[in-house]
Amino acid sequence: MADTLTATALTLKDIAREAGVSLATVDRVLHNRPGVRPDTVRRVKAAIERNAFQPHVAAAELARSRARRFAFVMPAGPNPFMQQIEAYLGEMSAWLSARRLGVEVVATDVFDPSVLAASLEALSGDYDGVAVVALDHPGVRAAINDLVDGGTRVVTLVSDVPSSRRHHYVGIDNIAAGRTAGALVGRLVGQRSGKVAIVAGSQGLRDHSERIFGFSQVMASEFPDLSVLPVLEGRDEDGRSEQVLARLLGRHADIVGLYNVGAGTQGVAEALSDAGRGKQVVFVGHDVTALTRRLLLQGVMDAAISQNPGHEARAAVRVLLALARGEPILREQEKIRIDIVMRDNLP
Amino acid sequence: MADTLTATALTLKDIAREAGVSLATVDRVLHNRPGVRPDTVRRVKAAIERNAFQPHVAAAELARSRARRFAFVMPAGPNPFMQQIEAYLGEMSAWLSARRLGVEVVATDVFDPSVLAASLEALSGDYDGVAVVALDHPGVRAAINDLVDGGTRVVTLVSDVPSSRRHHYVGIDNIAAGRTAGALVGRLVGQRSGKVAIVAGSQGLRDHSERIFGFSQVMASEFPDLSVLPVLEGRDEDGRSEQVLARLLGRHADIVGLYNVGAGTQGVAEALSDAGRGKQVVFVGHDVTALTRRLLLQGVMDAAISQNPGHEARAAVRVLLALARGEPILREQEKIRIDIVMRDNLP
DNA sequence: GGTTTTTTGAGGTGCGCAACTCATTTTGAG
DNA sequence: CTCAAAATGAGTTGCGCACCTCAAAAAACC
Repeated sequence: MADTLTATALTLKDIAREAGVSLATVDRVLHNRPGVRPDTVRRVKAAIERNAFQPHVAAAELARSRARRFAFVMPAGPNPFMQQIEAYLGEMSAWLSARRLGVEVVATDVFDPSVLAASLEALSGDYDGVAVVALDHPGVRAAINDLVDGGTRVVTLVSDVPSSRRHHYVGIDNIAAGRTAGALVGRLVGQRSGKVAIVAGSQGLRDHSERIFGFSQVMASEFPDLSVLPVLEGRDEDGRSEQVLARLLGRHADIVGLYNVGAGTQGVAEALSDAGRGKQVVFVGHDVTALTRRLLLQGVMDAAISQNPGHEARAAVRVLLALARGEPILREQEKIRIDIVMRDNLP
Repeated sequence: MADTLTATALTLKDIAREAGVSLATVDRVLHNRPGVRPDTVRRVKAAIERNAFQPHVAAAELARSRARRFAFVMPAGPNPFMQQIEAYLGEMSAWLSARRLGVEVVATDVFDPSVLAASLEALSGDYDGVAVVALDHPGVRAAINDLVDGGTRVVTLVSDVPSSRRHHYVGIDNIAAGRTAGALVGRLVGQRSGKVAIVAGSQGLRDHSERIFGFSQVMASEFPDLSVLPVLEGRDEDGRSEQVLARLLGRHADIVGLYNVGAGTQGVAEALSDAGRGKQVVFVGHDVTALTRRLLLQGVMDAAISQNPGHEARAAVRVLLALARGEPILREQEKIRIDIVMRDNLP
């Protein structure tokens, strides 16, 4: 009837008795302090295992005294998605201070590898953990590895550097996101055949190129009636995006689908509206912002692929905290999902 | 450049000095203990406000000594979705025991109001918090209110009792879920016109009837070319669902869409396949299970509306804990989203 | 005024652990 | 066997708070 999910509450003293050693030795083992014979280490660890002992986090946290400090290295400039992440960090402030956690946001130019690498190096030693929106570049990779070697916990945020030794990546699988966008465009276009346009910031950005890859993959394999036009580059700017798309719409009357890979959504929407084809073209883009929300409600956009910025902010903090405490990470909880947002499930 | 998000770490002693009172009085105010003049209460609270003071949760937790106990009242029987929730609670066991939290699952017949009410009453006093998959019925409402009056924190899980005084509801907006399903069916059907079938467990279940309501709303207002057939009741059982749907498919050759509101998915899928119409009919259902995952990959199902069971399990625990501690709830974090799951964004 | 009642102060104890010191025992090398 | 090095024991302190007691002061009452 009633099924209990937790172990009984032992303490370190119990473990010491079980292992036949003193508290001091258990403490040495628990914190990897030197001066314990391998055999003794084994005995202590066995006692811990045997009893499924979990140190009381509250007691551990209290005894540490020192507050933990985390740094969030984020792009400077008016990127709405990044601003949302910062806003959600701000909403956590009561939660953070009740746990004596200090979170600082460091703005930098994440698109210049050397600047980003320098910003990371500058953090060395001052923080228990660092979350970084990282550019995948050898210099950045080296900076991340240096931090890790110095004992700092590092998670990459939104954009990953898989080749580094970062402890964790908090963000979505961008290939799958592109595939999802492709499936949506294809399915929503329906029986019609025609052309599909892609507007990206730049194909040099890892996340953008991965999304395009996934998108194209699905289009080729599952929607043979739709042909994908060459990728337009709008540099995530409204003006340029509008301009290049307007030109394309003028040249092709049979465009039935549009995938906007990055930002510049305002410009894309205007080009569509100005051409009077807002309702005929299936338009799928990314992220839920004030703008995309409006476009979805108006029916100009048909779906938005979204990664929940609040979730990303909180997951990054929780992962850094778990790493610092030596706690296991709840992978399922920290995994960022690819949300499909349409008018009726707008959050 | 670097923006700090946390306040400095004051202690209760600092607050006492600021307010010109003793530690004992601050403690009395903080815990609503009697014997403090209203004016003094005001002075203490002002000092707390002024300094944005947050008690150190770790210290508070440690000093309490007593472990907190939560009960999860869940339906007995082989409901896969509920089993997933229980499984995710199990995955949290290390997290829970590191915080000295006891979570117990109480299985009961949630479909019989008097049995459910009795199960709830039986918990009175033994738990700090209760999460319950609740039937919306006067007897259940009274039982919930009794628990609340007795000082137990109560959250409703998956299925709400809005008229009760429960502290929180962890689950989705089922009307919006139905609307989302409707929009998906309508959009995925595309240009075709025809009939749309609905299979539900029972229209007596609040969540099912709300989903049907939302679904019908969208169909009527946005897809006039599609006509909705009367709701079939399959009692969430495979056999019966298959039977009633097979009959309907036989009578109507022009069914282009199908919405399965509850469980019984296996039966629904078989009826479709047996009629040889698995690929022609747009099929939208609920929840990501081993079965729906396979059906999505096979292309039999086109989309699943999902509420993340892991998220629900963790959110319920976190909300109960926050309520018990008197911490604020991170509403954004605990809100359960309506996930649209298609083949390419399967979690 | 005196008396009762209410309010406040002062202090102690312990929660479980981290982090340390210093003495003592054990071990291994020569 | 001797002596230094390594390993271990025993103990202390303090983190910030909850929870308690008892005495003293202040306010309210007759």
